[in-house]
Amino acid sequence: MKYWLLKSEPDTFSIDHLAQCINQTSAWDGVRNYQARNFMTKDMRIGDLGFFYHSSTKIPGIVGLIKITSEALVDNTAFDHTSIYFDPKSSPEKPRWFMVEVTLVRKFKQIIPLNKLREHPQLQDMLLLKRGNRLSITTVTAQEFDFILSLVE
DNA sequence: GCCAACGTTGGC
DNA sequence: GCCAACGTTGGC
Repeated sequence: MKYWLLKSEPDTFSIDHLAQCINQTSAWDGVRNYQARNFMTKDMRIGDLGFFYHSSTKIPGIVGLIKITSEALVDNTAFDHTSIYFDPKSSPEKPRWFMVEVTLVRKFKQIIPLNKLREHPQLQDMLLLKRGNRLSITTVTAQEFDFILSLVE
């Protein structure tokens, strides 16, 4: 079992949006980065757990826990001319982009802000905290995962 | 809104 | 295959 951190801009898709979805489950679509895609197609497994992270907002941070509940699926938003995720280089015959489905496990009572995460030496090597990190999906070690959960009330 | 850091594109 | 130019991310 692997652990993940998935970023989303809450104005676009927040943990509250996920909570309102049927079965609290949604496709994690719109990923347009090869490294993040490869994580989904090669390394993610059904049952893996991940943190839901809010980025590009007043207080960025981890807001809850989600579970991967599908294998990698073709991201059909790439074929949709009206979608902001449209990519003419992806086609149903030769899809370039994929997604997984995620299910809400729990929303934390309080956000764990990015600046709080940075205070813990236990997390000093966390990929999220590395300078210049922009990847929307990153791996989290078991140690980091357990430690972060221990911060949750 | 600024800007550092990084990814992608395309000319050569 | 190199690399400059450009676009995007995302914290501040």
